Amino acid sequence: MGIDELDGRIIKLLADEPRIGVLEASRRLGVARGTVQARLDRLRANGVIRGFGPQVDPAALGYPVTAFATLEIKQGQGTDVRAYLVGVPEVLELHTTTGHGDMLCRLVARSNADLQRVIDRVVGFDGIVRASTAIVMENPVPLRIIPLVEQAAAEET
Amino acid sequence: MGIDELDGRIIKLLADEPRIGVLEASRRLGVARGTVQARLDRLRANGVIRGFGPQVDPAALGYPVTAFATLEIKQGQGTDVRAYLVGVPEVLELHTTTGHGDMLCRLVARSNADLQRVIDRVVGFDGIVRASTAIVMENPVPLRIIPLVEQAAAEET
DNA sequence: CAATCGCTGGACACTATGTACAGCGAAATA
DNA sequence: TATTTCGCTGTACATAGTGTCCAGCGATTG
Repeated sequence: MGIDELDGRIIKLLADEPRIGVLEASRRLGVARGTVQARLDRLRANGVIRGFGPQVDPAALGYPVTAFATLEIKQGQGTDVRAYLVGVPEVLELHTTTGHGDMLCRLVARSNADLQRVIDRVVGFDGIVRASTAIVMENPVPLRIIPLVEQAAAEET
Repeated sequence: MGIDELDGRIIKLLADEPRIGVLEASRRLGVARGTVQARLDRLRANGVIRGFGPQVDPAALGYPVTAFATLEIKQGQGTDVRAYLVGVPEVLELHTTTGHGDMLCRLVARSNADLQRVIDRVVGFDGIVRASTAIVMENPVPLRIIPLVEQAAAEET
């Protein structure tokens, strides 16, 4: 378990320049191609690397507004709420958290006005007692993982 | 602006099976290779597809605990707080939200005990007045984009 | 000391990529 | 209606990368 320094460099390199292949990566890192290939296979097998899917920007799709909604759920309605929210495309993410039947979900919308529609659709569901929404104004740190990868790689001495 | 139905199918296919190349994708979709290539170039140029970087699972790196912290910031300290939190690897994401100098950040930690250390490190900074943390217990909907892509593609006449 | 493991460097057949170009049909424009 | 533009098709070719295998070697482990 865990990753070493070379694993970290591989991940960082692929994060910076995803288009380069295994061969080019091995050249940049100064190791044999087989090594990079084996490391990548192992990282994928260990679940460290989930995949290389396209990273899609909701804003470019026409959904520039992001919000986080905290939902309070009626006792015993958790399963229903989950199943309902899975069916709402604007719900990008849903977590259950500590607290009194609370959930936290990430929403996107076409505009602030459209956000009202989305929230109504979310909150309109029966099992949801109350919702409080925080609209995102700025995103100083977009979702990132590299600093954590570097820390994990450094600790692996 | 926006994406059409073929764009949507390309994105979905690449999300499902990122390892296939342009040629194989064109075969699966029943279009010419040049078409897929041109579409992908355009999607990247439009910013719809940000890239194809590796998706790393923090849990597999040894950080299985996720939490969301709402931070209340001292007036005028926003910039300092941002700069500080950028330097904390366990801060995966940071947003400023509507409300009284509020920020929302996503944290990970090695354990619940370790989360205390992370929170202390975050909250220990001077510009932060108060913090309330919600620990994630379940993640019924992991970060996803495909349903939104499909909706955007379908709405495109 | 022997065995194991990961890395190296080379080899092979196969496949994909980048790029170009002519043809064609649909949609926009004159 | 005639013309231009645009995106898709199908093809071609040189270059490069991939998947896979293998022998050798040094370091770590038993």
